[in-house]
Amino acid sequence: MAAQSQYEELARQLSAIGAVKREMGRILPHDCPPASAGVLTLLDRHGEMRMSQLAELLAIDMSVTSRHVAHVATRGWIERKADPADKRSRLLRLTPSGKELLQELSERYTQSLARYLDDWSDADVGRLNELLARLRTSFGDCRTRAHHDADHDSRHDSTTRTPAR
Amino acid sequence: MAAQSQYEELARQLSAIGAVKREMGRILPHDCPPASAGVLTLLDRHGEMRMSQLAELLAIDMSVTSRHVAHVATRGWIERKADPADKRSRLLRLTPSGKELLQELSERYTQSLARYLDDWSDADVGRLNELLARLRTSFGDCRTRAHHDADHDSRHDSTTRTPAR
DNA sequence: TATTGTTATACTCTATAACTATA
DNA sequence: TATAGTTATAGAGTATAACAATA
Repeated sequence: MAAQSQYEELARQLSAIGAVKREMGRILPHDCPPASAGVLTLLDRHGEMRMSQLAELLAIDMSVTSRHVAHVATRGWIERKADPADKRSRLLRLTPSGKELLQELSERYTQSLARYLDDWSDADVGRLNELLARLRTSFGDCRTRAHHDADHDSRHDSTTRTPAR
Repeated sequence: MAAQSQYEELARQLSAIGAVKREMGRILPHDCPPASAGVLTLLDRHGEMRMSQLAELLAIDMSVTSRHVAHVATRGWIERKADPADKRSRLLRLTPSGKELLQELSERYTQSLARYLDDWSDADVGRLNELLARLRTSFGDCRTRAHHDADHDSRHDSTTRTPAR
């Protein structure tokens, strides 16, 4: 357990870190917004997967995921093929063109960060990465829990009232 | 200098940390979006200030700052009075009502974080806070620099061409 | 002429709800 | 009846540009 002032400070830091995210986003190509880069990175790290798995990894709603995926698919960076085991499902996979783009993005990120963080040691960056990963883990299942809470209302369907049409 | 893989990982962590920010935002009252909380927190920490100073601290454009400030002013959480030294300027200050709200926000943040981070030591949270603060500092003057770059065009004004209207 | 702040417009990201198609 | 994914709509956040008032 940490002191209250530490928690307040963390809330402030989290609220302010958006500026860094925005600055990093500015180095991306014009037709590749940050959300697209996130989709490509996850598909590269975890390999072929379904929409629902990707939404889980992105920690955003599947409706939003669907639009991001459509964006990168339109540009030929990923492939969507039907899942033979479940025709409702679509399997997502990076294309060679998508891998090329990722290579380009990696170079841009690295160049930009190397400039901003030139006085950071490898260990410092590593510690920050570890703590951020741990922070995400600590918040990890909050989305899942929220969904279960919202499901309470499904009991309404068991009544005999006329559907709203 | 850190290794390239560390930079790629940091880019990934920053892109994913938004989920934590969103989760924290959900605990706020309905008429107090995260941006409003940010405004109030900074006015509490730094005291009375002008719009332009607040925009600098928020690291967002003054046009955006103006809208956030209007939101909290409408609700009586801050006061805007004319600057006697410069009538273009407006001085911003927390009201007692705003301080009350901040107290409420602090309790909500603390309660929520204490639950999510119950296995974090005080030292862990402190280290994360330090590294995030340092990260923001390392990116610190990027906005300022960008503005100066954009100012190149002001040289046009020294020519004798007819104004665009 | 330059600066402070406001407003109008557009774009990105997200959530909720309604919908289609499969299971 | 439930689940996978899509689309429509709404809301929050930000940036750029045009504008008003003052310096």
